[in-house]
Amino acid sequence: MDTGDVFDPNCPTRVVLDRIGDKWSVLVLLSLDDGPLRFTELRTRIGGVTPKVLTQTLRSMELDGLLTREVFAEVPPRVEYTLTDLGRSLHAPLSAVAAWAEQNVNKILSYREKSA
Amino acid sequence: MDTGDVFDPNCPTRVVLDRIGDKWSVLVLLSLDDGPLRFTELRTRIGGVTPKVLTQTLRSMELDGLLTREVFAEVPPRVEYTLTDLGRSLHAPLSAVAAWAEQNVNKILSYREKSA
DNA sequence: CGGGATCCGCGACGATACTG
DNA sequence: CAGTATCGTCGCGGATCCCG
Repeated sequence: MDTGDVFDPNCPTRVVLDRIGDKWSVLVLLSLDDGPLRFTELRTRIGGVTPKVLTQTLRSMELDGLLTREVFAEVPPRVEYTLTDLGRSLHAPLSAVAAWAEQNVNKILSYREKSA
Repeated sequence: MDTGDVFDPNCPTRVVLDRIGDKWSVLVLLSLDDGPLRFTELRTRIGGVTPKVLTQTLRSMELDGLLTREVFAEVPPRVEYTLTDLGRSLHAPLSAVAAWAEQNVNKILSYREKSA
């Protein structure tokens, strides 16, 4: 057995939850599933993210092997971000969560208001 | 259609991602899927969480209608936490992510070490 | 047993300005 | 276009102690 156990605090499985906990990683991954995107395209598609934070997110995802960064030596410069196989394999579980979110957010909000 | 859009920064769908981003919510939800648990049982099952943070997590999940808190007027006191239907419905997508995490964490870690 | 109260560090995140 | 640099804050989460 070479899998992790999310309930073991010493198990690095937690790092995955940390990634998902990352505010923007999920949105980046969902965005890139349709195909490679450039930096600004990502910025536009994902509302409310600053360049610095988007860069940080992309860099760490690159280090984790979830996506690749390809620079084209052109003028003006062009950089494309592409999901790896690993990144793509994460899309299915994440989109399930996203779908749940879109369907159930109203319930959650109504619960919150009830207790207000 | 009355669903949200995760890519809209003004859409409250983001609150769901924030919940999932919460370090402990996911683990609490996965733990409770087997049935109700008491406070200390949760603490034990989820390693590394302090009482304060666990309380905070449980309270906010209660406000969101994901679980219920039931106090038994006994000595010693007993408090049970139970998932609501809404909470249970979130289990399926989350366990998919957890399964992915357990299977792929090694790949991620090896990627990280390569770039070290 | 199941918390509440308090203090606090630290890192994520943001705003703004600038550059190859 | 695709970032980097700098600065600031903000609140999550941890540590510790205490209580009904």
